[in-house]
Amino acid sequence: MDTNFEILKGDSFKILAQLEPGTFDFIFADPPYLLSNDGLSVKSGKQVSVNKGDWDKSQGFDEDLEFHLRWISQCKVLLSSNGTIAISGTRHSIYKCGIALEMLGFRILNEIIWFKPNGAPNLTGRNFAESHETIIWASKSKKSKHTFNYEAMKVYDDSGDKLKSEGKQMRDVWSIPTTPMREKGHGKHPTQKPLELLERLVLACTKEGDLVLDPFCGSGTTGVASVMHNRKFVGIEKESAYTKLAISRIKNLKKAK
Amino acid sequence: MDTNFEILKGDSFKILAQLEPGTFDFIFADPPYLLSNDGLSVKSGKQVSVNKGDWDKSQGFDEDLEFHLRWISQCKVLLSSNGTIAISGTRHSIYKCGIALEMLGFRILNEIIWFKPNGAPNLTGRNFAESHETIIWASKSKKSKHTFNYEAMKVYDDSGDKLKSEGKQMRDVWSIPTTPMREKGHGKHPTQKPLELLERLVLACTKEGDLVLDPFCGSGTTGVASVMHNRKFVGIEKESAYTKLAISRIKNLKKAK
DNA sequence: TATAAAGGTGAATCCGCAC
DNA sequence: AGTGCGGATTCACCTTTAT
Repeated sequence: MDTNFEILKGDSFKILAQLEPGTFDFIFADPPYLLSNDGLSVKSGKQVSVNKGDWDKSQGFDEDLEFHLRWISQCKVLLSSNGTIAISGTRHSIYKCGIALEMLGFRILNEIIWFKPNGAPNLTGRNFAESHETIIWASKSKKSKHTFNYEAMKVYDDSGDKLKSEGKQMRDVWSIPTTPMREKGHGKHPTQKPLELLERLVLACTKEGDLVLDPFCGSGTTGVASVMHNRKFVGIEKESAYTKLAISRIKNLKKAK
Repeated sequence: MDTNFEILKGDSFKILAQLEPGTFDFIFADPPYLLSNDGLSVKSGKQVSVNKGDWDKSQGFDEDLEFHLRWISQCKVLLSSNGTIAISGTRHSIYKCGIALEMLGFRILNEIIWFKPNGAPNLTGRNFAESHETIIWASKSKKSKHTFNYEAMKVYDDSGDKLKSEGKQMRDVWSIPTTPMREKGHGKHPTQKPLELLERLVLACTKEGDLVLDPFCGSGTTGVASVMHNRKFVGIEKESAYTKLAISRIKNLKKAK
């Protein structure tokens, strides 16, 4: 890498297959939720079938699981021996990702809950207001010695919502507001994560100089957090509107320094 | 039922098979986590195999999924057409339960996070302190009209931890302290849930007079919450120490009234 | 009698050390 | 190299002592 970041435009599966195995220290991924079978076609090179016998067929279940097994297995190849991966999602996708991690031999280190104290209200009144997302953090294998910056995490204080007090251990439930709309300029990604969330993950799970990958990088928040804290970054994104946005966000950051 | 509750001692699979189909309005279950393959043998009557091809085999994965598919499918038969089920667990079990619900055609209504503000500390300093459990709430089918007591839920106030303010919508992240040791007498269940948690679930998901089932009822907290709020209850538990405890907890409650 | 401060206990996992 | 033991770790809660 010439610079300390690279945004690659194109299909995640194809680009993941071209990257250098064993070189990434940390991967953050917010994969598509694959809701409502929206025309996304997945043709896996690997054979993974789930024989559900006479159980009801849930439309698209096999294809979704196959999709997650495929990109996660590619990520496993790219991770260094002590590397870790963090996958974010909601109930629509996260169980399949969790299962895929188990099937692929990862060791789950934590299930982190991102609680959104300013989450959108529920308009139907038929259930509870959805106010969180889940992040599964896992190491490549049971034997690996993963990075965890324990002391760095103690400085965080979620006192705004009293989830913990400063100076104590960091818990696995984080209260972080969603990025307000007014800060989201034209073209920002619909599922953009707050910068603070990614900063926390990067600071917890990586060392300075480490190489970070985001295979579905969107508007590049993972890259911003990584470069901001002197980690190197590779992002993959197929929409050119987002690759441009990601590049400019990270470049502006570098200029500001 | 002569009284408004019944505790059945024995094997959950066998007893579930004997109960009257379509009669339960709400099921709460905290199934075993099946950790470390501790000799629990599961022989499913249904054929469910997961062909993992050349993926790594995670010891016990198939058996665990089969176990959850089996008891959940039995529960589906027992649910009334508009009934719902709530399944609690940690990352060790909850992904398989979520997958099983999807495979069996349930409609997931919410993923509720029980945040434990007083959760046990992490002693290793190698990851974040685990401070939550997950509860998946699902209806029997996409078409069913489930019960949700929207207004009743607005009275709750998590202000002790500022997760919400009284009078607003109830979110899907609940801050409820674990039951302190001093309130757990001899013989109490190791994974006993706080009464407040079960009360909230029962009040949200059932009407007065409804019939509630807990297939792994332990020390009977689900029964206490149900009877306390004029719901009928059936619990299943194989350990006689816990069946006795559950009966006495619910009887004492009735005496007090 | 209440409230406050101080001290002791327990939980699960990883590490190093001895063999 | 594999096994096995003991120590270290953190926080909430319980008990004891002090004001």
